Amino acid sequence: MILTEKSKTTRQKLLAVATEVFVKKGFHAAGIREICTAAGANLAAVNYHFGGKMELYKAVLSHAFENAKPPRPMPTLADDPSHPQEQLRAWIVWNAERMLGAGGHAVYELIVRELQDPTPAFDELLERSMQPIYAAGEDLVAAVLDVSRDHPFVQLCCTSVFGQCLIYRYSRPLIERFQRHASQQQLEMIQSFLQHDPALISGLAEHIANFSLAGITAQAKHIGKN
Amino acid sequence: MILTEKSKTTRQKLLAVATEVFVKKGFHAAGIREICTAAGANLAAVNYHFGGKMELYKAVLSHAFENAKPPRPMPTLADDPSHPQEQLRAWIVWNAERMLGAGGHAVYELIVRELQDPTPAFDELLERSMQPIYAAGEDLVAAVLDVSRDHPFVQLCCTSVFGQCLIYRYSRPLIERFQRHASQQQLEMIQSFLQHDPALISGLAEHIANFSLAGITAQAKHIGKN
DNA sequence: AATGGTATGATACGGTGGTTTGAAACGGAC
DNA sequence: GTCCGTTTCAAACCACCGTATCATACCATT
Repeated sequence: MILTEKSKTTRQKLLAVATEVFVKKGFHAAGIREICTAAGANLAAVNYHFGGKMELYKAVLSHAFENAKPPRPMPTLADDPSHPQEQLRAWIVWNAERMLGAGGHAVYELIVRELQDPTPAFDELLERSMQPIYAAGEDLVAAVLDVSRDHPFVQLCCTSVFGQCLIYRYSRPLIERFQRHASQQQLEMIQSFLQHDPALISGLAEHIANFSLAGITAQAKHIGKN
Repeated sequence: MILTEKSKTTRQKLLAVATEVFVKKGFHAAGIREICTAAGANLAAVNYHFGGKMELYKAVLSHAFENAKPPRPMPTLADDPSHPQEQLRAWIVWNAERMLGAGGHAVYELIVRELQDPTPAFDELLERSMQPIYAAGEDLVAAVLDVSRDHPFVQLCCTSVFGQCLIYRYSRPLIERFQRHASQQQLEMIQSFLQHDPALISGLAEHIANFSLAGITAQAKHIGKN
């Protein structure tokens, strides 16, 4: 299929709108009629340009993944093997900012959707976008605790880190509602977070890093043998 | 509507099956036909006994909430105001075991579903089932950090605790897949967790408590003024 | 201007899912 | 046994969704 200028813009519009809708409602609940009308395109456009709803979805996933390329490279243990703790902190901050940050990081919204209702595209998405990050985290935690990557504590700690990040992506309605009875200061905090305030994102990332580093280093006491 | 014995059992069967299906597939993806056939009831049974799909769902939520009554009471600050740290640990363990535990705690599965696609029943469910627990956690964290409940750190820490718990409820596919490249030992761990091994649940709760207590107490260093 | 691949448009098809209907079966009260 | 409210049943209705169809409009090339 050769793409002229005009077809490109409809395709792109479709892709952009579909990303929004899929993020907001999930794969099943999103309707191609809704997507097409919002994109100012005809109902048949999806089938014409992509071949079907699932193909459109996969295109959205790929596109979102491409746009999620990080502005700065991920810190790894290899960057500075002699200071694992500093590297771990850098990795946590990098990861948290990436997951909580605005703009182009629709991958995480989509992943979070997939977590509940996996589509056939789930495995590849996870493998490409999160597995490498997770593996780097494992290395760093293992280095800090001075145990092998297979040690149960490594998994537990990494999951704890990801859990703290994901809840902000996953449970915004919850956080929002719990803050109802909270102070004005907190409400403003949440509001600006919902608008992707970069400073607040950094603050959250810092908190998660502080919290997690303390949690992880504390595990050392509980490692008897091994 | 007067309920005879027979109607009660069909109603209950419907309720039980519907709980399973709603937990497994979510509100929208669950089908009345599926529920009815699984319950050995006629297609019209749902509308007759409950008045519609949404009403059935609300009944499921209420029923699940009733069944989620904890075996032991929630630890609070009021139980032992002079040892907030021990009480906080007890609360974290209690909360984690409750959220991760098996049997009758379908509320959390349903809440986790609602987090992504809130139905009109969401607010009441959250208010009744989680808000009191969250508030108790805030009190304890505030006491340990010796700040007011309105301090931002309190919110952040509580969210960190809940995040660590919730990820095991909503990201099982993720955890499962990350362990694919893991050791046999870890795989067995995950397997038994997926089967609600009580010992493993306790272990997880212990980890979250250790991790979080260290994370929370470490916040004290970062509290300058206030 | 004519042409042929490309894109868009209106409409219809098959399937599914929730709801409705009206008749039949049940079960206690008299 | 008769009656009446309650419950079950099969079938149909209706709206929606993803897809397919086919005609029309576009547009560069000739």
